[in-house]
Amino acid sequence: MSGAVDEPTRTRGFKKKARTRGRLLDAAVEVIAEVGESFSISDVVARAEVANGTFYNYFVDRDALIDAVVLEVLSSFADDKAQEVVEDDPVLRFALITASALQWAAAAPVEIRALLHLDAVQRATLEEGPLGHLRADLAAGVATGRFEVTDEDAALDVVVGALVMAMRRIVVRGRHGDHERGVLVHLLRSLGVAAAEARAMAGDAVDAARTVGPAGSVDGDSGAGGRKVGHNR
Amino acid sequence: MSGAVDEPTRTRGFKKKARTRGRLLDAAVEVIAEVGESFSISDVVARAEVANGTFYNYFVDRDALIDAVVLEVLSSFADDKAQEVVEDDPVLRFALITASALQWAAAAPVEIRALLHLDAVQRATLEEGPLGHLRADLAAGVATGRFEVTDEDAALDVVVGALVMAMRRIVVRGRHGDHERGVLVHLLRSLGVAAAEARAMAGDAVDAARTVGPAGSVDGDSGAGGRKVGHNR
DNA sequence: CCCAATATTGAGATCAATGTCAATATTGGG
DNA sequence: CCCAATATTGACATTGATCTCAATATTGGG
Repeated sequence: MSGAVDEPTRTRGFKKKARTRGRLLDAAVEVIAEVGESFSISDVVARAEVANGTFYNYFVDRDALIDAVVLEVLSSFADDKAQEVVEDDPVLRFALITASALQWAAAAPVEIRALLHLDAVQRATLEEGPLGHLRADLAAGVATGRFEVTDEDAALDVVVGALVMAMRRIVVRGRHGDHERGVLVHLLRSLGVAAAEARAMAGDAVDAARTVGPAGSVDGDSGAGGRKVGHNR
Repeated sequence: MSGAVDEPTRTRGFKKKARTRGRLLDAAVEVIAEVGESFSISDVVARAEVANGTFYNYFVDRDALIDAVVLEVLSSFADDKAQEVVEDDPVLRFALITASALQWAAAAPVEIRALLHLDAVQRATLEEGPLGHLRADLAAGVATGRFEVTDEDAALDVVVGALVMAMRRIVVRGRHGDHERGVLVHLLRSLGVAAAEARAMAGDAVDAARTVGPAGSVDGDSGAGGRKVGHNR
């Protein structure tokens, strides 16, 4: 009733609170990336250097933490990347987003490793989540006749599956030169783009995605609301 | 010293022993398919209707069980399918094996669901295991000029990733009519096969794989040594 | 600086799962 | 049918993880 605007603060120790939550999330991402879904809360609090009980100030239980990790990592991509691709041609959009996703894997391997370990991702959020735009771009490309697709689900399986597998490879072996370009070429061709055009477009998209910068370094942050994955105001 | 031939028997209760091991493996597959990697041994022995201690007559620990499950399920495919595809044209071989893999998912959804939950699969056995033949066929297809591939790893990522994702879809939503054919068309085109040829070959391969029979029913067993996934002498 | 609001701490209660083992039941060769 | 070899049982010791809570430390507005 009384409070004027909706300030980001409200409680007393909100600053420390945010920091601690961030430390827990970061620690969780690292631990999950290392030991997989069978991680223990003890591991996380140890890595975050907080006491056992502190955990429960932030997450009601283990599952809540997992959900938060998934949300945090996925939105770090969705916010930073997919939104800021402003390109009219849906085919080019498709290529750009795909290339961005692959470079995201190279830039944030720990986060990706964590995601790949999490069943929750596979279950829910792959098609609808950050790569959800892909479905729209795919449909748009089909509408303009640039893509040749009969079964949209099948095409999406190929695209998303290939992306996930490629990201896995990028993350476990380090990234191999122009692996991204190779994957992209195959994907474009699977959608009916001619060989020469696919090669050219893949090269362009990978270069363009690289200049946009895959949230590479620690504190880029420009203007908007592009939250880093880490946290940390 | 004395024993003549190497009979399959050796110990007294070998028959019951095999049965019990089979029950445990089957139960494990089902439980893992349902609850994922965080399953408990208690769940498994309960489902298998054996006592707690019996488990440790067959597997030294939880990890040994997981390894056994992966081995059992993967070899049930490798033995039954990939081996018996006797086709000279590598491109057709590729199409046949791919189609078989997709129909395997429709025929053995519980086993596949279990595999998809298991990190061990992702880690080790996808490229080298049952789909390992794919790499050879892919290379052969490139050698004959039928496939057009610059980066073999990239091509494999697309193929294997698409297969995994398609199998997941087949298993979670039921199988959708000719989803297999759609995926296969896209895969062939991603490898440089022309649209018309890809469509024709995909249709043929799916039909052929269907007649070979995806180990569909419970006790088909013809001749060879095609072991069912289940177990059970 | 003071102190109330808030966050952190870590000891421990509770719970569940793993793995062991001596006792018991079953198997099948003679 | 008998009995030694073998498999099964289930109670239990052990371990380790989750979550609680009363006590303590920290924060920042006035």
